[in-house]
Amino acid sequence: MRIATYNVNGVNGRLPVLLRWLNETQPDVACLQELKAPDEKFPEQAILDAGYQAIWHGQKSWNGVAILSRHGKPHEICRALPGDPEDIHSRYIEAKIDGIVVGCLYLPNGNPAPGPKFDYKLAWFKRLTDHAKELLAKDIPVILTGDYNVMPTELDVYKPEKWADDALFRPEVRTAFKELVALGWTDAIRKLHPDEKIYTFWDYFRNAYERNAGLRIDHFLLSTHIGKRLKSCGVDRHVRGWEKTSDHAPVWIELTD
DNA sequence: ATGCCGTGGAAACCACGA
Repeated sequence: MRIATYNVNGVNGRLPVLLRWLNETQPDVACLQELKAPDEKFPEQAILDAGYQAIWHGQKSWNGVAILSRHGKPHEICRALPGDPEDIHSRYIEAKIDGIVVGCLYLPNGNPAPGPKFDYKLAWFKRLTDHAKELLAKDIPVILTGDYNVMPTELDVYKPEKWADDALFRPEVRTAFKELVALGWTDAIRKLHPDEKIYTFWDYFRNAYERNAGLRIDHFLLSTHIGKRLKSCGVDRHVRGWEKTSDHAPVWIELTD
């Protein structure tokens, strides 16, 4: 079973790229972030035609998350991260697929830091950690995947010293990520590739992709049951080189059945 | 050293992204 995550950076603007990638790699489940479209503008028919049933939580212009499945419609559990009814950003959607709880998330960017946006990022992280605790307590198979907007270690940044004060790399968020993982999650990429330089994002500027000036910010966290089933994982790096592509590349894991 | 590019939406610019 192959599960993927992809920050598409505009689901309609990137539709040809998304469909080409789905057709080429045929993931069983695909989690999408940054739809940048309201619910009614989600390209449901094109995705159905590609062989996927989907649930989504959109928003005009910003954010937006979706879960696609080739094996029946994802059974939606919730479409917001618990803990703040005032938070109207569409950044989380969770569903059960094939007995696995899949949480698809788009963690706030947080820049500029410090400031209100950074505070929101830390608050959101806290809610995610609280929710992750509750999921682990249920002792069921869970995958929390998406754009975490965090480089966990220096290995995950092309030039760590340049990013020291950035909201994606500040000590507070690295600590938050470390504490989340320490609850009992497995960072899939780092479990199978502990020492490799692996990136999931390259800026549009300065030929970042060509220079491999990248960041690893899209992650798969696996609960114990799923961690044992992890067969392989990787980044569909070449997708970042396509025309009219997102600044992120898709990340995937392969599980034993 | 830097939103230098790119998206969406509204309005021929702005907010936002990492």
